[in-house]
Amino acid sequence: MARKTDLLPGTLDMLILKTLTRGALHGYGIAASIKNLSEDVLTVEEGSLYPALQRLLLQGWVRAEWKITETNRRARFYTLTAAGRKQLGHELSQFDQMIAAIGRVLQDA
Amino acid sequence: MARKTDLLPGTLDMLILKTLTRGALHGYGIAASIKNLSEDVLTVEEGSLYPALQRLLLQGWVRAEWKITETNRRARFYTLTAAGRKQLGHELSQFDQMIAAIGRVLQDA
DNA sequence: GCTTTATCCATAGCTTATCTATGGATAGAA
DNA sequence: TTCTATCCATAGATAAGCTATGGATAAAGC
Repeated sequence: MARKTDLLPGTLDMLILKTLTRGALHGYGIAASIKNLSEDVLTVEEGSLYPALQRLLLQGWVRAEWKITETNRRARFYTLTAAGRKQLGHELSQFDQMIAAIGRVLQDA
Repeated sequence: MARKTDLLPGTLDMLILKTLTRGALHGYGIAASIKNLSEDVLTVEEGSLYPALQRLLLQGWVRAEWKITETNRRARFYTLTAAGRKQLGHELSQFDQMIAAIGRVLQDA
């Protein structure tokens, strides 16, 4: 399909949750953090990010509050909840399991 | 989202192509091979598999011919084409890059 | 001979994740 | 004052994968 994707589908929620373990951040900051840590390999488009944050809010995995940034702007800061931390654990272990399984299929034999 | 997925989305074509590097196989055999090699972690549903094979055929990455199996059944055997082998290379390197990038985001710091 | 199970193909319709394309607003730099 | 970077958000399109079906046959078990 020559899929043109900026992310591995299915990993965005996990990446956001993980990013928030480093402290509360607003949307723009989350995207920037993922982009930087991934060394520009992963790009989170805003049209993916904000719907994802809505999902996470609805699930109760993050909490949001409006604050003022260091750059003097209004922004919604997202914080990981206890449930979110637990969810992250689940997603991480499932991801590891999948990657390991894919690795077994991909290895020569 | 508590996504219920049997695969990491975006990896199915790659898994199929890789499976065919081990020799021609029919659909059922491809699914069985992936399931076995992954130790039952990855399950390819038929509703995912056959549309995927159609995509691969359309792209010219696999070729198909009807044959008789060792168990005496008619089945479509799929073979990797040269273009398919090339495509597999692309997908593998992109996948590796993505996994490495995700790893950087997921690691503690 | 009959039933069951495993093997094999395939499609229609649904769901959902992600992307593209917009639109809007403001702070600070140039 | 113009431009760029920072910030929010949604609508609509695309496409991948799943669920649910439907059909057919070989072989084994009874």
